[in-house]
Amino acid sequence: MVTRILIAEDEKPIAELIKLALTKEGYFCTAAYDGEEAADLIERESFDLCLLDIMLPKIDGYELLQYAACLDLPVIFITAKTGVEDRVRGLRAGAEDYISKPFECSELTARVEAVLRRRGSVPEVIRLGDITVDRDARVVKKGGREVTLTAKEFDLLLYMYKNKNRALYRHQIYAGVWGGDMLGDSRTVDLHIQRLRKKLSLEKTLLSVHKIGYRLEVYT
Amino acid sequence: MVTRILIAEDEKPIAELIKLALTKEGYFCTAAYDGEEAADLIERESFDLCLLDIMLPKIDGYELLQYAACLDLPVIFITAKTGVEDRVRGLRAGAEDYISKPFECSELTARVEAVLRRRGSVPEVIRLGDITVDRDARVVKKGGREVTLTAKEFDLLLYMYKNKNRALYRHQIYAGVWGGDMLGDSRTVDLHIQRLRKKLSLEKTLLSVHKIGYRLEVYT
DNA sequence: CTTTTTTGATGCAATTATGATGCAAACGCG
DNA sequence: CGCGTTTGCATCATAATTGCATCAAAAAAG
Repeated sequence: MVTRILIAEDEKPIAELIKLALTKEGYFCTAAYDGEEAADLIERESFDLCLLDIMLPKIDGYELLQYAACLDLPVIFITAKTGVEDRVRGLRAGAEDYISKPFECSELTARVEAVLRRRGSVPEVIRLGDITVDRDARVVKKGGREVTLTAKEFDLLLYMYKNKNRALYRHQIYAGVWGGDMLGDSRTVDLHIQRLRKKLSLEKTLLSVHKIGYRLEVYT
Repeated sequence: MVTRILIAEDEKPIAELIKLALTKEGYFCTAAYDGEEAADLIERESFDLCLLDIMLPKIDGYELLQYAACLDLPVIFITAKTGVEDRVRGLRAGAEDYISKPFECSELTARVEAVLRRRGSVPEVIRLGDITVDRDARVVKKGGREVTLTAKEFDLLLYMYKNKNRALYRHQIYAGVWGGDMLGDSRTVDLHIQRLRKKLSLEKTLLSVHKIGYRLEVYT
């Protein structure tokens, strides 16, 4: 599966810039230059996320947002407006997030990832240095050669990836991977982390955060 | 530091459900099963957000809301009532948002995040001169190079930042970071402050206030 | 100016957290 | 059922943290 993103932005250079940045991250992007075009695309294709400029010709962002909401399509607003009012209005209306121009590409991708993470959708094939993780096939390769992970190890890796660059508490990891509450001071999470580290040589990437838990560090 | 959420809900199963969902998202939750308990907790602990059932035993949601408002604690109302009247009354009274039972966990977490974001109590990265603090990753950098802080040091820094430009009493800091009361004239806070100062060269920023405690001075 | 109180600095020891490893129970599969 | 695999527990080894004790320096009080 691929993650498809619709970019509705009337200023072509900005749209191009966004498209470039997100394509680089492995997303499939389509640009629409006015509201009508955007609505049309939303209807015809199935996107995973939508970046909407609030002020669009023909149909404005708020209207499109309502439309997107019906399809359970998450929306991030892009706008020049920085006022708190607009921000609140956007979020109240149901936008998942909000980013104002001008913005850093890193901020944009971070927000996109955050929204997709919240939504539970991550790219199908994940790359992590010389490691490749195919979610569907549940196959992990390191340097081209397959490494067999157990079910729990795989789930754990995926969970850590979904929450990369975040220090996660043990109980959080446990809840996310095993489900339910972790009782007492079980070392289960630690153990599985260790096994993952060993199998994939992640000593420098899957870091322990003392007294907290672990963090998968991915440089972007 | 952690984001703490108080859940005031008399129906235990619902409270548990909410707690589970939010814990999974990385929040630290405390549940109160009646209004009195909730008021007590609000007073003693410092929460970042409060989920209040409108109909609670002993003290009702509206009253608690007023109390929370004094402490600048944002509130999301939870209720079975779906009438427009209640909704309006809740928002009038100053609730940040409103969610009616039954609800999807995803909706709940989305609203929680939206409120925290709106509040600005969740800037992902804090800047302090040449120091960067990434809350999520629990990583602190000074001049681009990472400085490893211990859990307590990190929490302390965040607490001081949250209360920047305010002289804080030792017992206050202790309560905020360690939780619970500081007994006697422990030098624990002093020690940790010193270590923070040293690690981040905060001699001119993290000032001691004689006979009181400490203050983080941030020029903006 | 001296005394007292408060804060800063430092070494150290107790506690606690994490890593490593062996092993046994539970599980899955033919 | 029987086998290999997976999973999590118990244990020991190592590392990090935290708070205390002590002494030095600074600030306030008398």
